[in-house]
Amino acid sequence: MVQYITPRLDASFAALSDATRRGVLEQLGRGDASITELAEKFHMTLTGMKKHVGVLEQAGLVTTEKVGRVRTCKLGRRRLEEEAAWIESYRQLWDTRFDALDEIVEELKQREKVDGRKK
Amino acid sequence: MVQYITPRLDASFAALSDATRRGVLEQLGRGDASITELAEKFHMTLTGMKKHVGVLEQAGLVTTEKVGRVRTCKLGRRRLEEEAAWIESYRQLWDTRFDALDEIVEELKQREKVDGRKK
DNA sequence: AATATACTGAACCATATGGTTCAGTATATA
DNA sequence: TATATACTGAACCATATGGTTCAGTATATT
Repeated sequence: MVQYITPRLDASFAALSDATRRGVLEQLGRGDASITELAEKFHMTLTGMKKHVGVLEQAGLVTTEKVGRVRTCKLGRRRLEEEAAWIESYRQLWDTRFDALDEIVEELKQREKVDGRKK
Repeated sequence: MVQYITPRLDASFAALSDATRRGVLEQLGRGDASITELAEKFHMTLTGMKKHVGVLEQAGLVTTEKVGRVRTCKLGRRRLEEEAAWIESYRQLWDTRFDALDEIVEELKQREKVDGRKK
């Protein structure tokens, strides 16, 4: 069984729970951007955007580098592997669980049919 | 392009950002459970667990039904499809982005080699 | 040298989160 | 009928979140 690093999943799922931050990730996927550029694109103050970038950086999803007076943001090395894996394993659990339930439902339907005939 | 329902992703990613709640989902994958059972398993007050279950329910990941004095919690109908899809599309973006970068790095390496020879 | 740009940090604000306790209500059990 | 069980809701608490403004600092540009 895969071992998940809990605080990491906490941080990355929390980072992904905000639409602005998901938008920033998508944006950075199309090219690096400065804080100013991101702030404008998402109609927010510089300070506000800096905080969002900070959250993404903490989660390892973004890296930044300051050159001159401009801080450039890029996608980080993390590719959401662990997050994808967690969700995938949950989906398998879900499938198993509901396949099992479906069998029971089928059985109940069968029984109902039989009971119907008896009446 | 797939359309994501933003408040839904917000709610489900937020729900997944807590280790206790992820644990509850895994637990319910192995079988239904009452609030009391979950509270005990996760060393928490009934009230505390009820709140977590409420968050999962809001996100559509869990459903509950009260029979007599016991409220039974089950996995909800949502299978994290949208969440998986968002992450998958992000991973594709990431791959494209970094494959492109790798090419540039390769090119720079080549150029360096040539420059080296020239000296 | 003066001005404009890009960010940074502190402080503030309202609301949310993750937990608790305590005082109920409703339902089983003896 | 009395008691135990299972939950519920309100209130409280500390801390986090998502945003702002305002007052800087550092770097470019003119």
